[in-house]
Amino acid sequence: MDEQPRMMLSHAPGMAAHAGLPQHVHEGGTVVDGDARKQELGEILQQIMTITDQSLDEAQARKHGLNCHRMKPALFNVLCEIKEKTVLSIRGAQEEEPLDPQLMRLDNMLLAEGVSGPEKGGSSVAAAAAAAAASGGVGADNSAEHSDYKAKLSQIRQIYHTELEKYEQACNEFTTHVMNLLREQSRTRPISPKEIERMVNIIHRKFSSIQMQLKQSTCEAVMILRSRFLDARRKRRNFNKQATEILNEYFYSHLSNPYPSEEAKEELAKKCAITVAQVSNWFGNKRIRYKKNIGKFQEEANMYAARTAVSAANASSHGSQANSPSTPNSAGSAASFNVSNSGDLFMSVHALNGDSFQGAQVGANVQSQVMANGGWQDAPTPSSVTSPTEGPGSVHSDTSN
DNA sequence: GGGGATGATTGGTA
DNA sequence: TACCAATCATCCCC
Repeated sequence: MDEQPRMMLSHAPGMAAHAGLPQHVHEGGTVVDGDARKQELGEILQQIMTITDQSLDEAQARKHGLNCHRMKPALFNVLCEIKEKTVLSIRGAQEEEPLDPQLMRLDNMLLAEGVSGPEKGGSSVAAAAAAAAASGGVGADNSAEHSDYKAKLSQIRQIYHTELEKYEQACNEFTTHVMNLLREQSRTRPISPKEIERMVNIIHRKFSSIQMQLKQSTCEAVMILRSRFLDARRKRRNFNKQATEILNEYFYSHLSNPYPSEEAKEELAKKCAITVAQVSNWFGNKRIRYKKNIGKFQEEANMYAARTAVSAANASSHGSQANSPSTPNSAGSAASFNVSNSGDLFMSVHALNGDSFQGAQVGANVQSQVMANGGWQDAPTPSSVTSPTEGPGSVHSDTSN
């Protein structure tokens, strides 16, 4: 232990070249003087080494003694030099770090959600509106939901900024405190400005990791909020009556082949103010549920068949001007699908031409038609179904009288 | 609140 | 990739 300070001194690079200490050694002239000085330096280093073992008062007194020592500036400069050459050169290379991609993602997301950056009308709110509209929801209570969403988002934004401000303040305070401490310590131990700067960077990194946690939890909160407000499944809305009528009308007027083409789906979607995917869902559900329980849908089928028939009759009685395709719509319905060449119309015409219109009779036809089609088993792919004339329904078309 | 209705989702199939 | 079948989650009427 006693040897350590001496070893440090003797091995210290640049010691001999230093302006302060070597002069003392050389000026001394004799070996005895040199030994005495070495011993003196050893004692000083020894005191420095053991200063932490002493009580605060003792240490303060010793510190004062060391500060006033005539060898102190020379020793201090040498230690600075050694430290500069060894420690900082090793660590210097590790300081530059690339931007954290995770942090960048979080920042982008917070910006996109309108949590960070300038406050805006809310693209998310617009997205919520679009999603709600797409899910077939009527606009009546959408505005209430949006304002609720907006309020909650603004709450998250407020909390985020408050916490961020707190973190920044704490970071600045802590940095200032550490810098002051290091500046004060730099009077008694070698601390270069570069080292202080490095320490500040370390503190900033630590605080930015806390900030990242804040950003992460804010993102999570926004995600939860979004899913709660925008999850179509949670916020399922029944289609409005008119939309259901339009869809049913198409379904029953194309009962032999209820597979609307992409164009028909788009048209239906437009008319019903829903998405094409919702139209597909609806037809998928309808086909399955109809097939599973035809009896249950009999009445409905009859009703729509009758409507179609009435529309067809009206169209023909108004003079089949230029043999224009009829539009078998229900009165008041917005649907205007061209089914004049649809084989499904057979049942309507059949019903009309019969002496007495019997719903059950039409229903029976509907059922037999589906059954004849093997429950749509042989239905062509939807994309190829543009005209159901070739469908099984057309087989019955000449049986109308 | 219960239960049927209904829109959406998911996994499998051709 | 569209469709089917089963299932889920919600709506809505009683």
